[in-house]
Amino acid sequence: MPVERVRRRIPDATVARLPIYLRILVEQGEIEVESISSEGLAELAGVNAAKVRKDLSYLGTYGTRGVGYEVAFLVYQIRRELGLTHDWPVVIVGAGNLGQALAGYGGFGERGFPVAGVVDIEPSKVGSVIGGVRVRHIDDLNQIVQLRRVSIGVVATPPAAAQDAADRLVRAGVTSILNFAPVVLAVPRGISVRKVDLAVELQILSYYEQRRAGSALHAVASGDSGRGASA
Amino acid sequence: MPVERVRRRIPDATVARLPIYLRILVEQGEIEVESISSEGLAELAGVNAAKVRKDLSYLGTYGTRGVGYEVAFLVYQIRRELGLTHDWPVVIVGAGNLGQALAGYGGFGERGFPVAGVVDIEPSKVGSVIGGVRVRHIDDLNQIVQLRRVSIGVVATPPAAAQDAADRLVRAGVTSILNFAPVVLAVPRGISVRKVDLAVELQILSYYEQRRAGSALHAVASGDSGRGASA
DNA sequence: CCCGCTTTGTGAACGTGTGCACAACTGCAT
DNA sequence: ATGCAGTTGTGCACACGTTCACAAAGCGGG
Repeated sequence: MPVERVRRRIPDATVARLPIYLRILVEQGEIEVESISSEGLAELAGVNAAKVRKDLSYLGTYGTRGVGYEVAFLVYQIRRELGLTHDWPVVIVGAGNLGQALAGYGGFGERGFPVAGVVDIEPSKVGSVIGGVRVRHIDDLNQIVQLRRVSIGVVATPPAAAQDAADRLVRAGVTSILNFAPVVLAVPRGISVRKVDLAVELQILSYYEQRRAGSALHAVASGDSGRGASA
Repeated sequence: MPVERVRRRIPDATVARLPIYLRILVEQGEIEVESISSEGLAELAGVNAAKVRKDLSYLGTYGTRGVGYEVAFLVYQIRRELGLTHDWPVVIVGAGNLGQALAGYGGFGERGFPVAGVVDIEPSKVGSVIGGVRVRHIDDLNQIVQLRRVSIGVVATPPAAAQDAADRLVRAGVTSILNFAPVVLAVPRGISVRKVDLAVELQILSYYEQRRAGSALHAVASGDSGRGASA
């Protein structure tokens, strides 16, 4: 008896959209919506309905023709697929401006990513409490990671310290890193890294902004690689 | 006499990488590197050398065969293409945790995106000074945008207030928005929106993390849609 | 029980992005 | 001059992602 078929690989592009669908479905659930069509979900997510259906079809055949998708059930399935059936404690490296904001931002814990610890290399920062968590020295990283079973680390250090932070995280046993420093991290194979770079985002906006200004003659470049939506 | 040929459209994927190349090239320039090969740049950017060459070829034919690219010249060309020849003042809506961190983070101004203002709807927040900028009331948004010629707005409000913030920004004349709220913004055609959603990033990491744990038998899923690098 | 309406799931066409492989070209040494 | 080593720029093939379009399937009314 096949306990649980090995799940077929879900395309990266779909994986990146599932969290969006999930958030919307949870919101819909909260306002008592019990069922939703691909068209309705697409509208709320700012994407094409066919894309929604194809994305959801990678999870399995969970819709009902002529009716749509049952919100609660779909929430459950997406959660399961994304591995959100349990919490993923995260450890934040760097207690500067950004690190503090991240630790203080309650949204993390609520969404299943409680802050297991914040560490900094600077002794002067150690001991202060932010977001209900005491800042500890980076030498305690291993202990935090192993004791709290942390597998996700957040790099919120200045650029120059980012690679070192990543190295320490990997050595401590972390296997996924969310990097806020404007640096390309080198990590061993098998470690996932995602990067959030504010300056890069602004520069991309700058490109389309400048292009719009440049092309003058009406031809409005709707080109926008991000999640643009229109009203 | 063609003053300046209308630039051919640069693929979105390339636009998203140019800022990375730019940062690396600037860094190389600072340590006196005068020339770099596509291979060298690719190494530092964590991408394929052919991709670097193709990306750069969209800007024009700026390399020298057998030699490589002149760093200073390439920096200039990428800056020009991205519209970074002048500053782009930004206005931040929302003086909460994140808004404060963003305003206080010096990296913005340094990289050509000075904070022209921070606004909040909450009177109690108005008046405080963060990152050298005094928080003003959101009713002053139009004034700030028009006076300082702001075309980029940053939404750093709670989710429930994000759409209203975006509406106000658009009404004030902003044409590009960087959205940190976990909400799909509806904006008129022609307005660029880019989204940064921390929870989404973590959930994507969660997927690959969970998948790794699930597939047990060696088969290490190197699948990682972000900018993963290996050492 | 059957019919018509609705909506899913997916095959197929199309578009975008990636990477290889190599001709074209440069600069240097002889 | 000529040859050689190095590196770019790009044609081509392939992979990935998006969208259309429609058959298959469920639902409700008469």
